[in-house]
Amino acid sequence: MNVVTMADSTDVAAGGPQRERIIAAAAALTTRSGWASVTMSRLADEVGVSRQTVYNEIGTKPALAKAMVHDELGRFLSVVDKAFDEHPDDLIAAITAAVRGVLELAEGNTLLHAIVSATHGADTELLPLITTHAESLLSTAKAVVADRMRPFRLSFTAWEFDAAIDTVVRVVLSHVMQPSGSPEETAADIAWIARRVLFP
Amino acid sequence: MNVVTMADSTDVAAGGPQRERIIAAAAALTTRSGWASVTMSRLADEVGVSRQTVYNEIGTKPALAKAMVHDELGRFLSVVDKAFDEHPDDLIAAITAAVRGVLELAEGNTLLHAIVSATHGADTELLPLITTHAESLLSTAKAVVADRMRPFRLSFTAWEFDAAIDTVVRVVLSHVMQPSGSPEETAADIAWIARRVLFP
DNA sequence: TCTTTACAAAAGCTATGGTTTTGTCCAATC
DNA sequence: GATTGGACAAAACCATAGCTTTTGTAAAGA
Repeated sequence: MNVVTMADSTDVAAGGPQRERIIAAAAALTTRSGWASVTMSRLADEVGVSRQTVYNEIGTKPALAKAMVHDELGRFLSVVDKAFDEHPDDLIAAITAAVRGVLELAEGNTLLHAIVSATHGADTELLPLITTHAESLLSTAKAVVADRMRPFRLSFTAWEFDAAIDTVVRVVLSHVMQPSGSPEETAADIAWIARRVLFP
Repeated sequence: MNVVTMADSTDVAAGGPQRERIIAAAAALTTRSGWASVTMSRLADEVGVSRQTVYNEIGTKPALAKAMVHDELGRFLSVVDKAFDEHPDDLIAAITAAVRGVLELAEGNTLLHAIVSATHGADTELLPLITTHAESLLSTAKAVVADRMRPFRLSFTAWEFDAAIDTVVRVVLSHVMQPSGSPEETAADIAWIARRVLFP
């Protein structure tokens, strides 16, 4: 069991196996026709389940929004996990791969693009969840990165460790929403910073 | 002449002396009753000027939004300038002071809060300008920081220099929108990172 | 230079009524 | 035990129409 599903299992609304399918359908609907057009009925139809089940599994519509974002975040954190799995004894290589993977995923992520490029009305309701009210997103991501970096037994104080992780997570998130170069370039930039910070 | 007004003077829509007062009034109106309630007439009345002058000085309403954000950014960059002026031969001290000043200004900035906490309709039109479509904001800020760091004659390649500045600007912006600690704490965290990166 | 006035097109508001959606409850069912 | 379908009130949304405001541009005047 990887760290992402572990994070899921600690959620209050862990829910049954339907939950994932519902969230996936919500994401598909959102990318196809916008968040405003996602209704609980349409969602239930899409999944082939009753509307009540959607409410049982997910809850309210704001909760659906959170669940969608959290689920998508899980996909990004899986990439991070994989990168760390593939470089178990080279932290900088792991970070480089993780950042590149995350930014590549962001490039092709249709849900992310639907959220970021929404400009009108209710479609923009998702944007704050990944920008101005992203504390849960940040803390989840930071927890995952911290868990993967801890085994490297860096000689840092707790707050130095936290500061480094907070920074890398925020910078990557910033590039996810607003890339300035190719994933490779940005990953190299961030990896250079990381090397300087972690191995001075 | 400081670097902020220099940046203004290079703008296409530099405009006359009225411009500043109009933008200030727009910011006041926005914080008082929301961006949706800002009309060109109300704005003209507030400043005691004709509506046409507003159009001459500013242009369209999206341009007004950009001008407001850019103007507010200028206030933040003034703080950065001041911090660097006050620590002409201690880069880390300058960075610490700059970050702390920027985050303190953010804490008390009513316009920023109005933008960030807007959730309904037209009031949210300003949010993308500082989150998902902030490329001009980012490049302006990066230019200022680069100009102030250059005199320290760090021995970096051009892209190392750019990467460091890109990172610090993005991280600070992230904390402006979504603080996780006090300005002092965050400034200390970022300054620690900066020291590691700049003086390994 | 700034203001006034004028103008068309677009967007917004008011009010109405009808429809959809939300969120919850519960009995029935597989 | 989970899922369903029906029922329900409250809220949100939609369409229509007419009216008002706002936008953005233009030209003439102080």
